[in-house]
Amino acid sequence: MPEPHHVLFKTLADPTRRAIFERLCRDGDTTVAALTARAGVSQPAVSKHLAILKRAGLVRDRQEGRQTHYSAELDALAPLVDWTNRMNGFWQNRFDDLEDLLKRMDQ
Amino acid sequence: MPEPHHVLFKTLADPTRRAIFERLCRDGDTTVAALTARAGVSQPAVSKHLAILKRAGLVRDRQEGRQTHYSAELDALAPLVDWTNRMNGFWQNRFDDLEDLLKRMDQ
DNA sequence: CAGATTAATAACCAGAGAGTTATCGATTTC
DNA sequence: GAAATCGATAACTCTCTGGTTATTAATCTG
Repeated sequence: MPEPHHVLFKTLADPTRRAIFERLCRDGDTTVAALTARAGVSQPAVSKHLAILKRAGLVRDRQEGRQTHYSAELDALAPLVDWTNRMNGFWQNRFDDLEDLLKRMDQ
Repeated sequence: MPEPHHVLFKTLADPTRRAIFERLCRDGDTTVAALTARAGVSQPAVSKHLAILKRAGLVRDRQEGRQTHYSAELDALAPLVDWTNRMNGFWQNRFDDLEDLLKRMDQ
Protein backbone atom coordinates (compact mmCIF):
# COMPACT_ATOMS: atom_id res chain seq x y z
CA MET A 1 0.00 0.00 0.00
CA PRO A 2 2.69 2.56 0.79
CA GLU A 3 3.95 2.90 -2.76
CA PRO A 4 7.57 3.97 -2.97
CA HIS A 5 6.87 7.28 -4.67
CA HIS A 6 4.22 8.28 -2.13
CA VAL A 7 6.63 8.87 0.72
CA LEU A 8 8.79 10.94 -1.61
CA PHE A 9 5.94 13.24 -2.64
CA LYS A 10 4.88 13.61 0.98
CA THR A 11 8.39 14.28 2.20
CA LEU A 12 9.36 16.74 -0.53
CA ALA A 13 6.10 18.69 -0.43
CA ASP A 14 7.26 20.80 2.50
CA PRO A 15 9.38 23.75 1.29
CA THR A 16 11.63 23.94 4.33
CA ARG A 17 12.35 20.24 4.16
CA ARG A 18 12.89 20.31 0.41
CA ALA A 19 15.27 23.26 0.82
CA ILE A 20 17.33 21.23 3.28
CA PHE A 21 17.50 18.36 0.83
CA GLU A 22 18.44 20.66 -2.04
CA ARG A 23 21.23 22.13 0.07
CA LEU A 24 22.54 18.66 0.82
CA CYS A 25 22.48 17.86 -2.88
CA ARG A 26 24.37 21.03 -3.71
CA ASP A 27 26.88 21.17 -0.89
CA GLY A 28 27.14 17.53 0.16
CA ASP A 29 28.01 16.45 3.67
CA THR A 30 26.83 19.11 6.15
CA THR A 31 26.32 19.37 9.91
CA VAL A 32 23.00 20.10 11.58
CA ALA A 33 24.36 23.39 12.89
CA ALA A 34 25.34 24.51 9.40
CA LEU A 35 21.94 23.51 8.03
CA THR A 36 20.13 25.30 10.85
CA ALA A 37 22.07 28.49 10.16
CA ARG A 38 20.31 28.95 6.83
CA ALA A 39 17.09 27.04 7.32
CA GLY A 40 15.10 29.94 8.75
CA VAL A 41 13.65 27.71 11.47
CA SER A 42 14.84 26.47 14.86
CA GLN A 43 17.31 23.64 15.36
CA PRO A 44 14.67 21.20 16.64
CA ALA A 45 12.63 21.90 13.53
CA VAL A 46 15.65 21.10 11.37
CA SER A 47 16.28 17.88 13.32
CA LYS A 48 12.68 16.83 12.77
CA HIS A 49 12.91 17.48 9.05
CA LEU A 50 16.14 15.52 8.87
CA ALA A 51 14.52 12.60 10.67
CA ILE A 52 11.70 12.61 8.14
CA LEU A 53 14.12 12.85 5.21
CA LYS A 54 16.05 9.95 6.69
CA ARG A 55 12.97 7.76 7.08
CA ALA A 56 12.21 8.50 3.43
CA GLY A 57 15.70 7.27 2.55
CA LEU A 58 16.61 10.65 1.11
CA VAL A 59 19.53 11.32 3.45
CA ARG A 60 22.20 9.44 5.38
CA ASP A 61 23.61 10.54 8.71
CA ARG A 62 27.07 10.05 10.10
CA GLN A 63 28.13 10.72 13.66
CA GLU A 64 31.40 12.55 14.26
CA GLY A 65 32.02 13.45 17.87
CA ARG A 66 29.11 15.49 19.09
CA GLN A 67 28.01 16.59 15.68
CA THR A 68 25.94 14.78 13.10
CA HIS A 69 26.73 15.12 9.44
CA TYR A 70 24.00 14.56 6.87
CA SER A 71 24.33 13.91 3.15
CA ALA A 72 21.89 13.37 0.29
CA GLU A 73 21.05 9.87 -0.89
CA LEU A 74 20.36 10.72 -4.50
CA ASP A 75 19.34 7.26 -5.66
CA ALA A 76 16.29 7.64 -3.47
CA LEU A 77 14.76 9.93 -6.09
CA ALA A 78 14.47 7.05 -8.55
CA PRO A 79 10.83 6.18 -7.75
CA LEU A 80 9.92 9.79 -8.49
CA VAL A 81 11.56 9.63 -11.90
CA ASP A 82 9.91 6.27 -12.53
CA TRP A 83 6.52 7.71 -11.66
CA THR A 84 6.80 10.66 -14.05
CA ASN A 85 8.02 8.32 -16.76
CA ARG A 86 5.05 6.07 -16.13
CA MET A 87 2.66 9.01 -16.49
CA ASN A 88 4.33 9.90 -19.75
CA GLY A 89 4.06 6.29 -20.83
CA PHE A 90 0.32 6.29 -20.28
CA TRP A 91 0.11 9.38 -22.40
CA GLN A 92 2.02 7.74 -25.24
CA ASN A 93 -0.10 4.60 -25.07
CA ARG A 94 -3.25 6.60 -25.42
CA PHE A 95 -2.01 8.13 -28.62
CA ASP A 96 -1.51 4.67 -30.04
CA ASP A 97 -5.08 3.79 -29.21
CA LEU A 98 -7.35 4.55 -32.15
CA GLU A 99 -10.46 4.44 -30.02
CA ASP A 100 -9.08 7.22 -27.86
CA LEU A 101 -7.93 9.15 -30.86
CA LEU A 102 -11.50 9.29 -32.10
CA LYS A 103 -12.69 10.30 -28.67
CA ARG A 104 -10.24 13.19 -28.77
CA MET A 105 -11.19 14.27 -32.28
CA ASP A 106 -14.79 15.20 -31.57
CA GLN A 107 -13.98 17.41 -28.64
CA MET B 1 8.73 32.90 -4.58
CA PRO B 2 6.22 30.28 -5.73
CA GLU B 3 8.68 28.17 -7.66
CA PRO B 4 7.03 26.15 -10.41
CA HIS B 5 7.88 22.78 -8.92
CA HIS B 6 6.54 23.70 -5.49
CA VAL B 7 2.89 23.70 -6.48
CA LEU B 8 3.41 20.34 -8.17
CA PHE B 9 4.88 18.71 -5.09
CA LYS B 10 2.13 20.18 -2.94
CA THR B 11 -0.61 19.12 -5.33
CA LEU B 12 0.64 15.61 -5.94
CA ALA B 13 1.43 14.86 -2.31
CA ASP B 14 -2.17 13.89 -1.57
CA PRO B 15 -2.83 10.24 -2.52
CA THR B 16 -6.46 10.71 -3.48
CA ARG B 17 -5.62 13.65 -5.70
CA ARG B 18 -2.65 11.90 -7.23
CA ALA B 19 -4.79 8.85 -7.94
CA ILE B 20 -7.25 11.03 -9.84
CA PHE B 21 -4.43 12.50 -11.88
CA GLU B 22 -2.98 9.06 -12.60
CA ARG B 23 -6.37 7.88 -13.74
CA LEU B 24 -6.66 10.83 -16.11
CA CYS B 25 -3.21 10.03 -17.47
CA ARG B 26 -4.15 6.39 -18.03
CA ASP B 27 -7.69 6.72 -19.31
CA GLY B 28 -7.73 10.23 -20.72
CA ASP B 29 -10.84 12.38 -20.88
CA THR B 30 -13.19 11.40 -18.04
CA THR B 31 -16.30 12.84 -16.38
CA VAL B 32 -16.52 13.82 -12.73
CA ALA B 33 -19.12 11.11 -12.13
CA ALA B 34 -16.81 8.44 -13.55
CA LEU B 35 -13.92 9.70 -11.46
CA THR B 36 -16.06 9.81 -8.33
CA ALA B 37 -17.15 6.21 -8.88
CA ARG B 38 -13.64 4.95 -8.15
CA ALA B 39 -12.18 7.69 -6.03
CA GLY B 40 -13.36 6.33 -2.70
CA VAL B 41 -14.48 9.77 -1.57
CA SER B 42 -17.60 11.89 -2.12
CA GLN B 43 -18.32 13.86 -5.29
CA PRO B 44 -17.65 17.24 -3.64
CA ALA B 45 -14.28 15.94 -2.50
CA VAL B 46 -13.47 14.93 -6.07
CA SER B 47 -14.56 18.33 -7.37
CA LYS B 48 -12.28 20.04 -4.87
CA HIS B 49 -9.34 17.89 -5.89
CA LEU B 50 -10.03 18.62 -9.53
CA ALA B 51 -10.10 22.35 -8.81
CA ILE B 52 -6.72 22.09 -7.12
CA LEU B 53 -5.29 20.01 -9.97
CA LYS B 54 -6.60 22.59 -12.39
CA ARG B 55 -5.02 25.51 -10.55
CA ALA B 56 -1.76 23.58 -10.66
CA GLY B 57 -2.13 23.32 -14.42
CA LEU B 58 -2.20 19.53 -14.23
CA VAL B 59 -5.65 19.10 -15.78
CA ARG B 60 -7.96 20.77 -18.29
CA ASP B 61 -11.74 20.78 -18.06
CA ARG B 62 -14.30 20.79 -20.82
CA GLN B 63 -18.01 21.35 -20.41
CA GLU B 64 -20.43 19.07 -22.27
CA GLY B 65 -24.03 19.53 -21.35
CA ARG B 66 -24.41 19.09 -17.67
CA GLN B 67 -21.26 17.10 -17.26
CA THR B 68 -17.68 18.23 -17.00
CA HIS B 69 -14.92 16.22 -18.63
CA TYR B 70 -11.39 16.44 -17.28
CA SER B 71 -8.15 15.40 -18.94
CA ALA B 72 -4.49 15.39 -17.89
CA GLU B 73 -2.16 18.17 -18.97
CA LEU B 74 1.00 16.13 -19.10
CA ASP B 75 3.40 18.93 -20.00
CA ALA B 76 2.70 20.35 -16.56
CA LEU B 77 4.99 17.72 -15.07
CA ALA B 78 8.03 19.28 -16.73
CA PRO B 79 9.14 21.38 -13.71
CA LEU B 80 9.18 18.18 -11.66
CA VAL B 81 11.45 16.47 -14.14
CA ASP B 82 13.63 19.57 -14.29
CA TRP B 83 13.94 19.61 -10.53
CA THR B 84 15.07 16.00 -10.25
CA ASN B 85 17.53 16.57 -13.06
CA ARG B 86 18.87 19.61 -11.26
CA MET B 87 19.39 17.56 -8.08
CA ASN B 88 21.24 14.97 -10.13
CA GLY B 89 23.29 17.74 -11.69
CA PHE B 90 24.42 18.97 -8.28
CA TRP B 91 25.47 15.46 -7.47
CA GLN B 92 27.57 15.18 -10.62
CA ASN B 93 29.22 18.54 -10.01
CA ARG B 94 30.29 17.49 -6.55
CA PHE B 95 32.06 14.48 -7.97
CA ASP B 96 34.07 16.76 -10.21
CA ASP B 97 35.12 18.81 -7.21
CA LEU B 98 38.38 17.49 -5.79
CA GLU B 99 37.87 19.27 -2.50
CA ASP B 100 34.64 17.40 -1.99
CA LEU B 101 36.20 14.15 -3.07
CA LEU B 102 38.72 14.47 -0.25
CA LYS B 103 35.98 15.35 2.17
CA ARG B 104 34.19 12.16 1.18
CA MET B 105 37.28 9.98 1.43
CA ASP B 106 37.88 10.42 5.15
CA GLN B 107 34.39 9.46 6.15
C1' DC C 1 -43.18 21.98 -16.84
C1' DA C 2 -41.91 18.62 -13.10
C1' DG C 3 -38.55 15.67 -11.66
C1' DA C 4 -34.01 13.84 -11.94
C1' DT C 5 -29.14 14.22 -12.68
C1' DT C 6 -24.55 16.52 -12.71
C1' DA C 7 -21.05 19.07 -10.58
C1' DA C 8 -19.68 23.13 -8.05
C1' DT C 9 -19.96 25.75 -3.68
C1' DA C 10 -20.81 26.63 1.29
C1' DA C 11 -20.25 25.56 5.91
C1' DC C 12 -18.38 22.89 9.01
C1' DC C 13 -15.25 19.37 11.53
C1' DA C 14 -11.36 16.59 12.82
C1' DG C 15 -6.72 15.08 12.18
C1' DA C 16 -2.15 15.98 10.62
C1' DG C 17 1.85 18.35 10.76
C1' DA C 18 5.12 22.21 11.07
C1' DG C 19 6.49 25.37 14.24
C1' DT C 20 7.79 26.73 18.98
C1' DT C 21 10.25 26.42 23.84
C1' DA C 22 12.22 23.47 27.25
C1' DT C 23 15.03 19.73 28.34
C1' DC C 24 18.35 16.02 28.26
C1' DG C 25 22.31 12.98 26.93
C1' DA C 26 26.51 13.03 24.92
C1' DT C 27 30.48 15.06 23.76
C1' DT C 28 34.33 18.56 23.80
C1' DT C 29 37.03 22.16 25.98
C1' DC C 30 38.98 24.88 29.58
C1' DG D 1 35.37 18.14 36.78
C1' DA D 2 32.76 22.28 35.37
C1' DA D 3 31.06 24.70 31.62
C1' DA D 4 29.80 24.91 27.00
C1' DT D 5 28.23 22.97 22.66
C1' DC D 6 25.61 19.87 19.64
C1' DG D 7 21.59 17.64 18.30
C1' DA D 8 17.62 14.72 19.44
C1' DT D 9 13.25 14.35 22.03
C1' DA D 10 9.16 15.90 24.58
C1' DA D 11 5.23 18.58 25.06
C1' DC D 12 2.45 21.79 23.34
C1' DT D 13 0.06 25.12 20.02
C1' DC D 14 -1.91 26.67 15.87
C1' DT D 15 -2.84 26.46 11.16
C1' DC D 16 -3.91 24.07 7.06
C1' DT D 17 -6.32 20.77 4.61
C1' DG D 18 -9.03 16.79 3.28
C1' DG D 19 -13.19 14.95 4.47
C1' DT D 20 -18.18 15.33 5.32
C1' DT D 21 -23.35 16.87 4.49
C1' DA D 22 -26.38 20.28 2.58
C1' DT D 23 -27.48 23.20 -1.00
C1' DT D 24 -27.66 25.45 -5.45
C1' DA D 25 -27.31 26.28 -10.52
C1' DA D 26 -27.66 24.19 -14.67
C1' DT D 27 -29.03 20.81 -17.78
C1' DC D 28 -31.47 16.82 -19.40
C1' DT D 29 -35.70 13.79 -19.60
C1' DG D 30 -40.46 12.17 -19.29
